[in-house]
Amino acid sequence: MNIIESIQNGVIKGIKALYGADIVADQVTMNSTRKEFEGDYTVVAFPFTRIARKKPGQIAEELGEYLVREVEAIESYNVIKGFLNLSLSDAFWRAFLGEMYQDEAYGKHAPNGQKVMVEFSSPNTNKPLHLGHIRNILLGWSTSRIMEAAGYEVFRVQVVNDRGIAICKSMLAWQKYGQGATPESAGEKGDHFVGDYYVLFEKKLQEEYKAWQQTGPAREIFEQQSENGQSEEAFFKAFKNTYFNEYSRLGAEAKEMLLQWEAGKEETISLWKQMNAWVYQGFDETYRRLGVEFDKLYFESDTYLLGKDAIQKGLDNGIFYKKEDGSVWIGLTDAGLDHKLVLRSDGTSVYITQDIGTAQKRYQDFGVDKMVYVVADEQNYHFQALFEILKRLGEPYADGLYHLSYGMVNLPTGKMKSREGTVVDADDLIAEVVEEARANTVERDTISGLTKEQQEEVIRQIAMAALKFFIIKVQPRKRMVFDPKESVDLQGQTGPYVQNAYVRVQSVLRKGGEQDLSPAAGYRKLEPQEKEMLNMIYSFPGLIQLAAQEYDPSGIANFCYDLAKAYHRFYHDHSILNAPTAEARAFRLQLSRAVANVLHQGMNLLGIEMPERM
RNA sequence: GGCUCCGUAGCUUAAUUGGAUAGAGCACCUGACUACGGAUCAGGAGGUUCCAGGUUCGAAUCCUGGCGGAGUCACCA
Repeated sequence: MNIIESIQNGVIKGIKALYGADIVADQVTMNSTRKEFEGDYTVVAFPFTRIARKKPGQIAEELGEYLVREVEAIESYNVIKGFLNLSLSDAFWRAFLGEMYQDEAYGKHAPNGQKVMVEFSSPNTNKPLHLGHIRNILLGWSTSRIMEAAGYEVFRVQVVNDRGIAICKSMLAWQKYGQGATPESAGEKGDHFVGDYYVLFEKKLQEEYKAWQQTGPAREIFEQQSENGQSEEAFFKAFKNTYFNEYSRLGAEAKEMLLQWEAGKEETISLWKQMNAWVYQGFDETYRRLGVEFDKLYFESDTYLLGKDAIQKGLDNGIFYKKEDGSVWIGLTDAGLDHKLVLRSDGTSVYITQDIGTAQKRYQDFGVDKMVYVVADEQNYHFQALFEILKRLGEPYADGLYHLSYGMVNLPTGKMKSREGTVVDADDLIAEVVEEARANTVERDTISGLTKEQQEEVIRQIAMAALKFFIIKVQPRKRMVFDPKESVDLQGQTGPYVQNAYVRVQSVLRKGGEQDLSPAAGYRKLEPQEKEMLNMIYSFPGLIQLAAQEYDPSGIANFCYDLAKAYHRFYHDHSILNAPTAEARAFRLQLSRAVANVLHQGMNLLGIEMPERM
């Protein structure tokens, strides 16, 4: 039993003994004592006033006295305004530290027998990854690590949107203008290479469209269809989709290509395979740089026809209904949603059809209890509908579905817009933070003793820590403003700040770590700062559990920062290797190792590596 | 317009899920040990937690009503 439960139990017994009332653990409000007061844990006495019919201060006094008597680890107490502050004995903290400081699995929970699938990234294959994907990937990765640490067996997957009109545009542009070029011949990463043809297609289409706008038929359409006072520019902007679908030669060719793909025409398929292969090489490279990997990839080209059986089954059960035109719908108004189309009148499927089928397939593949979808918040409604439908279909995993929704990433200048060229490319961004880290490292000249390769590795670790921490520390649901200048900061509330605390410990240990640390058992009178850190470390396992429950890694990031900060302060205020006594020295070495250990674990859950020197 | 989410210092954000004097970082100003790594530490200044009510011993947090922003309401994905 941990100390928090012990205290809660103590309070429950105390209330019974002192006032004869029965309460449950939930009614005991408890938290770590704020650092401006003396104590380790605080029990709030206000809720008991009704039960005890006494003033909170008096209750706190009586309860404090009881707890000191009955709970071994509690040594003393003080009461301030109805808050009962409890101090644990030095012996308790010493024992705790001695037990955990070299336990590298500290904080991890035993397997809970449950399986969870986390889907993240899920890119389109017509262009490279950008900043939005980075947030998605980091959230997905860290959440999956946290769930692992919380005891789940985790499967990481992505759905690759490898088919459709978008990739056909790239294919067509390459076919028409590429002259057989390859990423190798162009000296370019495959995903960028293919993305360039997508952009080229859009450019050619725009040229074609502009020219068309001057022709007689276009003038006529404008005259007839434009609304009163609508400018020519505004009209044609709105008309673009229609133009693409009904008038454009390039549009017709792209659509023709999609039809050929669906018909399985050999030449088209092989071109499609070639272009996608290039893209995957590029993606793999970016994933490698980000340090993430997947257990399985689902390709939309395999799954886009799934789900129709489920629709039929739902029709038979009366969950769905058919309109006269043959389209199939589900009414979700009683769940606060709307009516939703699940099958077109021509019998083809829509996005949600495919998602239903894919969910079922995943369950067949892995038998998971939970599925987490990391997808931006613009799809909130879609997932509400999807989950509701799966529930009505009676899927066994329906209660374990979770949409990890996150806010879109904006720049200080506003939204990212591909048309305006303001999209922050993932590879460019990574290169930028690496450059920044390199410049700083060279200036400090702290690792020039390492080999060139080792130096590069450290620089990469620092850079990625800056970028990842900057993104993960923000709660997922908040939309975030990403200032590239701040993301490469290496000081203050940043990843490198946390790394630095770890590096400091390593430095101390190199100079005096191999000694016998058993004298730590004789250390008396712990410093408040020492207790503060131990208290934080003590809370770490619970924090992992909470982060897993809430699907929110930001708390872990903030915890790591707080712990690093506490250590930096302690390091400044107290000597470790030159501590006043051998006991203090041994204790502080243990504590340093404990802090480093927990920082390493915590950052690792976020996908952030810790260098030994920096 | 309906629904959902967000609104905290100039900027980026936290607050143990209803607890004590709202805590950090950046930027700005001032300092720090002849010592274990200065990517550090300390101090200063900066707040009507969007506004108005309500519930409560206690509200940034919950409820109601506004204001502002974002997203979504396709036989698109």
